[in-house]
Amino acid sequence: MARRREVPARGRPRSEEAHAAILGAAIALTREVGYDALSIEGIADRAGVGKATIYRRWPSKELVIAEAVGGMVQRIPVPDAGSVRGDVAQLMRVITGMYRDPASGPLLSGLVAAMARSEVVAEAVRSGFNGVMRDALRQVLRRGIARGELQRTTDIELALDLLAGPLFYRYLMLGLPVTDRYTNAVIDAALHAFAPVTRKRNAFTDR
Amino acid sequence: MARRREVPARGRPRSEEAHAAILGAAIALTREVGYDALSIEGIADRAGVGKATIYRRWPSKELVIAEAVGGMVQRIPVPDAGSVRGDVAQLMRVITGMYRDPASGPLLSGLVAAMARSEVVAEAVRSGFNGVMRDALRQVLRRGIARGELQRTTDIELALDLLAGPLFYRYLMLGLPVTDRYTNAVIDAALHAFAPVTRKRNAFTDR
Amino acid sequence: MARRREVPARGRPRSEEAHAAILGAAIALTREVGYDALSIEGIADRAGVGKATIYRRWPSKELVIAEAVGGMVQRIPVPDAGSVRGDVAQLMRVITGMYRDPASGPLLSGLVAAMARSEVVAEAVRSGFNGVMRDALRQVLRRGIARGELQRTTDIELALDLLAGPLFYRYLMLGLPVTDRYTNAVIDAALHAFAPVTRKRNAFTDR
Amino acid sequence: MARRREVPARGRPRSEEAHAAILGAAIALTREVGYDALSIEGIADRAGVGKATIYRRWPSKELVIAEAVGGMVQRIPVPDAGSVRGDVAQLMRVITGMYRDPASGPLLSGLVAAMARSEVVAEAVRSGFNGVMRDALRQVLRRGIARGELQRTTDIELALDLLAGPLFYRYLMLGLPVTDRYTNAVIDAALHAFAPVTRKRNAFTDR
DNA sequence: TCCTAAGCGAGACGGTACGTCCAGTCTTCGT
DNA sequence: ACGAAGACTGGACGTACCGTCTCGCTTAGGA
Repeated sequence: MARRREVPARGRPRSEEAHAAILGAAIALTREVGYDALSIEGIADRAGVGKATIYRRWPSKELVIAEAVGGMVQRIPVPDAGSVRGDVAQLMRVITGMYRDPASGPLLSGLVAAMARSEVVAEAVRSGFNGVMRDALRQVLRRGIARGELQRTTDIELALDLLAGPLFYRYLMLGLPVTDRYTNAVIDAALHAFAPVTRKRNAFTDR
Repeated sequence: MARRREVPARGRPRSEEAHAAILGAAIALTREVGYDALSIEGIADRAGVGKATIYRRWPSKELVIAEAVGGMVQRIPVPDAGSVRGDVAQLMRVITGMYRDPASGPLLSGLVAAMARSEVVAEAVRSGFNGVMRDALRQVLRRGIARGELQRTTDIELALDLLAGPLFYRYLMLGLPVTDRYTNAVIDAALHAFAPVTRKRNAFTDR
Repeated sequence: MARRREVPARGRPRSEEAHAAILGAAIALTREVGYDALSIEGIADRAGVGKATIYRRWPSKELVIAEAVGGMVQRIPVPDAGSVRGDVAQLMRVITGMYRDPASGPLLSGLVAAMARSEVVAEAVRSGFNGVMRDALRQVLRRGIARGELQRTTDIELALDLLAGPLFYRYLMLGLPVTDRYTNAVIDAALHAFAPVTRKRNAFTDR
Repeated sequence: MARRREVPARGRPRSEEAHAAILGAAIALTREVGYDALSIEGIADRAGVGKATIYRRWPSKELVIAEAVGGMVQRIPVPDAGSVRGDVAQLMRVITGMYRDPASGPLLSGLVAAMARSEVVAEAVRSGFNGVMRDALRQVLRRGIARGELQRTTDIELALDLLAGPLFYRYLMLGLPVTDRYTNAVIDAALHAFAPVTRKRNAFTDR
């Protein structure tokens, strides 16, 4: 709070307007021409801003987008309706929505490429939407374990990967739509994998 | 069916040497400078080839890489050692190796971005390594169902996604290494999800 | 004359058709796109001929054009109507016509550039249209001297330059049309310069 | 009239250094490799300048050269030593020098070709060296007429062509050196053509 | 009637330069 | 001191031709 104005603040302060205009232009252009045809030059022109003004704030195009997209992540209220299945499904619907939204889905492939290039971008994305969702799902799974709906030995991180991985893979590699029906099938399979042993103890010994 | 030579083939034929040199240079440069610093100009120089010779064969940098990487895909002998678990594990070790190989793993993020841009690239990649592995795994799973090791109602495509998705997601999104231990955990969870349940006690006699 | 057929001439003879097609295409393309946008590739395409067929015959684009244009030079009958003025005027009208003809005038600037680059081209052009006209004018001037219409000391080569130079300069440097009226004025001035001294002996002593 | 700074001039101003370096490199390279082997790429490299910096200033290679050469044109002091012959000779020596100078003569053929292609280049060249010389000669001739050294009816433009044309033609078409001796012969002939004739015996009193 | 040699259209080859675009930096003036 | 404007060097883009080099195919004369 005391950060600003500790120093008497000389010169013209940074324009909030410019900041917002840049993020807006970045989002708009990404939608229009795609992540790869996006250029700092283009964003600057569209935002009515000098290129240097962008470079002053972000070291790379990827971080501009990372912030622009990050601004879209709302706080996710962690559901607690009594059953893992229901709570997980509620959170997964948010993820499904992200894949379906033309404003966020198509950004994903570019972000993945940017993450591979830059650890800074990678961290931004990992702790952004991805981290928020994982945190929420983690809590829900933990409650499930506590309630006995999942095995006590459940590897939670693995479970998160089994929930999130197939959607991510289907979208980016297979190029197929991520529907609610598909997401539900993934949830069923993933939770089944960690369901308490007793219920199907003899699955193998039966052989 | 006589695919080649339907047309009499006029003019000087394309050089096999140049073709190979280009793919080789592409692989080498990708290892050295990374996918993003890769340029057609650089590949041409390294291969000792004119730029036009590259453009004559491939419409985009991505397709050059797609073919170069695709050339690495060997025919996968579909294992048949009597158990789903063993056969799946054998195939998954190949995938794990791909993520670990510095010649192929780091290409992935770029290819994903390229796929999003170009349907041609997308198809090339999908039917390349990815398709080959899915085909092999599909056969193995089918045999597992036939043997009663998996439920008769198993959604094979979903199972494939549960096997492949977590690795893909872990590598690209989480930026974590894909170890054999992790892969085995994924295999166990995924197969467990589709293992015959106790309620259907007599998995074989029920048939 | 014995030049050809000293060696028995083996293999397929060169095609007269191709030869003519090339020259024709060269002329046509020069008219359409201009001398500078002219390319061997373009000529070959237009003539329906392989590039090598052109290179087999001419070492450079300039020589193709030189031959194509040279083929347009007819034998000039040297006029002899009794007066230098009349005979010179008749020949100069041919030159004027060359500047006016859209098939030859616009070639000139390109040929001038080509001459500067290649002595072979230079010789071809100098001994072509230019040489033919100079030869004819030379004879006419010589007869004029013999008849006493021009000074006995007349430097004929200089006189030829005074006749040809202004037109060449006006066309290429000033970019102005070379009209008959202009040509006549040049003829008058040039011949006046070499008219017998007696008629104006006192021009300076009169002062 | 205040040509510059009508508009407040925003952004970084163009570098005078770069400008000069480009023109210098153009001249140097022309001398070294010739007009035809000259390339924008080469000039940029030599000048230590980006290609765009050249394209920002000139639309074509020819105009670069035109300006570089034009920069060599000094103001010509119009001589006034009392006689047309002397004044004309003094100016013509400058022209002769231009043809002889290895830095300007060999450029001529390329400029002529460039003029034919581009009216912009044509105007630049015409109003450059050529225009300056013609203006000076025009004044000298006018004074000669006023003094009675030339006929009152002299067509000055024609006279200029008779002076300049033969040298231009001899250099470009005949490929012969333009010597002082030759130039003097041209001057004599051209002035002789417009010298007052004996028939108008009293050139002055007749006025 | 074959054989040898050269010419043919076609088009790929290694190169060079084109003119454009953008990256990331720098320099000016105005706020 | 910041902002916009825009010039700066640098380098890759994809295209067009250069002049050369295979291809498979005529088209001739001589064996």
